[in-house]
Order: sequence, then structure tokens, then C-alpha cells
Amino acid sequence: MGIAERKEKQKQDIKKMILDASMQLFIEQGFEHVTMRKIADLIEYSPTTVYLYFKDKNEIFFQLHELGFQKLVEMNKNLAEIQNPLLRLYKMGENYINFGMNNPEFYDVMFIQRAPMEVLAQMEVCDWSVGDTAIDALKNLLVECMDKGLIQKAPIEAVAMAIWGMVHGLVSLAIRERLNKMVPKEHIIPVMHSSLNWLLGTIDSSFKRE
Amino acid sequence: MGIAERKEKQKQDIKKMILDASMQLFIEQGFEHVTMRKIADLIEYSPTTVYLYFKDKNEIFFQLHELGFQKLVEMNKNLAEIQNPLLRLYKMGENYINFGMNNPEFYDVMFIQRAPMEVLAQMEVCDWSVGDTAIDALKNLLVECMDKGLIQKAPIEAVAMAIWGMVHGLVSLAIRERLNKMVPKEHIIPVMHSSLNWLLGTIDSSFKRE
DNA sequence: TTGGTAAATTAACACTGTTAAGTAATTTTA
DNA sequence: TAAAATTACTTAACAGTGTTAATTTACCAA
Repeated sequence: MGIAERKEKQKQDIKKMILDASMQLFIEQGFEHVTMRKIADLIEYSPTTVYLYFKDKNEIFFQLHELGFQKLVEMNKNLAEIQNPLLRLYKMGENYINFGMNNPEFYDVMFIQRAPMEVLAQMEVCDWSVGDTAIDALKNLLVECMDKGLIQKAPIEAVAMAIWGMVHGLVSLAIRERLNKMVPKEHIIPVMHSSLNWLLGTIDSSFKRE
Repeated sequence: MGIAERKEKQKQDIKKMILDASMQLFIEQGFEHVTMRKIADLIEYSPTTVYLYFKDKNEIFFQLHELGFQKLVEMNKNLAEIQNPLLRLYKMGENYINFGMNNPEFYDVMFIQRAPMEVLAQMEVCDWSVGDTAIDALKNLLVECMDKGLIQKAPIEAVAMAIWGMVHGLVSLAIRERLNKMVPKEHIIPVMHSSLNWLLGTIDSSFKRE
């Protein structure tokens, strides 16, 4: 069935076109300026055609949110070569902050916008796998640190949430303009890194970053 | 000029009616379901009348955001009676978490939504005074802790951002449904408190909360 | 060539924030 | 008190939003 295959491929191509157009719009103009009509204009189809490939606007954002996680995972590949788990933990936090600050629109749709979670809630199998995988990576790393006696044993859940909370808090406050007065824009990433450094420094006082 | 006064009062009354209606809508139905027409319906005026009292929708949200800060300050009055600065710091974090989780819509407009900051950006004197006051309270408390040798000396800015970041991160992740899989909804506030407890515990190991 | 299916479009609905123009009510002035 | 001016409010409209139903166009098999 060569023609059915080709049709399927065409369908996937258009889906990709829609996602590319959406991505372009939302990186250039931000989440709230992405409209179905603008997407349609960009791919030179009528607005309703988009609905033949995606259930609704939220589903498009859900896909972009997944794409964002792919980018984040990509970024974290440099962790593998780091032996010291505590250093790896620091680098993971640094990566997270850099990712958020360099890809604010992706960060937005991944961790701030409600849209992707609404799609998830309406799915029969409701697992946020991309998110859970990322969280598990953090948890596993923490377990490794504790096992090797690098940080004090404590409830993993609470520690993981504390660390994730901190880096997410910093990035989301920055993205939503709540740190403008506190720190000038050009210094904000270094200050975030020093906040992270302070936290990990208090976890293990023997840890000092070069 | 008694009549000018009365007019002024009437004007303020209607402003208050509009804010009350907006608040009711956004507490009951959430930020994104507050519309100018619904507000107008609720106060039984035409939609355009609202524009005679507020420049635009963002300005209404800015006022609600200020109101939210009043509520938060109100909540923090119980801090005064606490002698130990470290305990006071814990209680401040606890209050922050409780405030956010019990008033998610207020928290949203105060720390997540862009609208209030857009109003601020268009003002000639662009100071986020309510926010800065809150941040200063945290900083001062940290200075007190350091002065009394309760926590190790470190750059205030970085420490303040780390702590604020953490509590904000936890609350905003919860509000935006990113912790649903990690922690069941009914346990979420206790886990947040234990995250905070863990952080403050690592800052000063002599500190254990009852 | 015809019939049937798939793909895309047009038109429309019910909303949204916001502005311009017009009306009604009130106050000031003569 | 009557006319003029100001204030308060409303109606109508614009340009946009997501989304659905009905319709047309394009394609492929018999």
C-alpha cells in the first residue's frame, strides 16, 4: 500500500508545518500572540484546516511543550561526563536555569501555562511522562548523592521539590518580570547561579564551585 | 464644596463595586474568565461604563494585585510576636506557602500574570513598591539572622532570591498543576512545609521545628 | 466517465477588549 | 426659572479570538 503510506507521510508533513509555524510565532511573539489564524496564514492554509490536524489550540501547545522537554533533555547530555554527583547536581541546576532564561517561551509552555496540563487531564492515560522523567532524573541524582554521603540523608521528595522549586521559582519570577527591580537584567543569570551555588554550598560545606 | 466631595465619594464607590465584582469573578472562575462584560453585568452597568473608571482591563488586575499584597501583609502580622529570627523566617515562608495555596487566584495575579507588570511598565514612576516592600522584609530578616550568627554570612541578594525562589517555585508549580503526579493534592502543603523545613534545617543544623 | 472519499474552504457563531458617537441626567450659569 | 454646559452612561460598532457546520474542491477507484 504505497499510496496510503505516502498519504500518511503527507499528513505528518503538514502536522510538522503547523508545529513549525506555531513555534516560530510563539518564539518571536510570545504565547499569547499565537492564534489559529496566524498559524494558518503562515502555512498558507485556511484557519479551519488546522483543526483537521489538531483537535484544538491546546493540543498544539501540548506538542510544543513536549518539544521543549526534548530540548531540555538535549541540553542535559553534558551531564553524563561529570563524575562527582554533587557537581552534576550543580550543573543540572545551571542547565535548567540557562534553558529557561534562553528559551523563555518554551519554558513558559512547559512549566507555567495551563494549556498543556488541560490536554493531559482530558487524556484517558493521564501521565505527564516527560515531566516525570525529568523529575526522576533529579531524584535519582539526589539518591546517588545521599548514598555516597555527599549530602545528608533526607526525604527525597521534599529535597527534590525544594531544589526544583528554587530553580523554577527563579526562572519563572524572571520570565514574569518580578525580578526586574531586584537585579538588573544583565546580571540576573549570574545571580541565579550564585543562589544555586549558595544552596548547594549549604547542603555540603565541602563543596565549592570553581 | 460638599457636593464635589460627594461626587468623588460616589466615584470611589463605583470603583469599589467594579473591583469587588472583578474579585468575585476571578476568585470563583479564575483569571482568564474575568471579562469586562461579566464585570459590567454583575454591577448592572453597560460594559463601556467600566472604562470610565479604569483605563483598561490590566488596570483592574493591577488593583487586584495590590489588594492581594494587602492580604499577604495582613497574614504576616503574626510574625511580630516571634522572637527567634530563624523561626520568624520559617513562619514567613510558611505564611507565604499558605497564602498562595489558599488564595491561588490572588497569588496568580500577584506573581504569575503579566498584566500587573505591564501596567507598571507604562507608569512614569515605575516602582513595584508592594513587591519591593515584601522583598525588603525578607532581606532585613536575613540580615538579622546573619548578624545574630544564626545563619552563615552570604550575599543577601543571592540568599533572598534562593529562598523566595523556592517558596514561589513550589506554590507556582502547584497552582499550575505541575506537582499533581509527584504528590497527591491533599499532602501537597505538608510536603511544601517539609521542603522549607529541610532548607532552613540545612542553613542551621541546630534549627529543628516543633 | 462516474461515483465516492478525502481534503480544504467559506460562512457563521458566540465570544473577547476597546473606541466613537449619541443620549440622558445633572449641574452651572444667566 | 430657562438655557447652556458639563457629566454620566449607553448603543453601536470594530477588529479580533477559538471553534463548528455546511459546502466546495481535489483526488482516486471502479
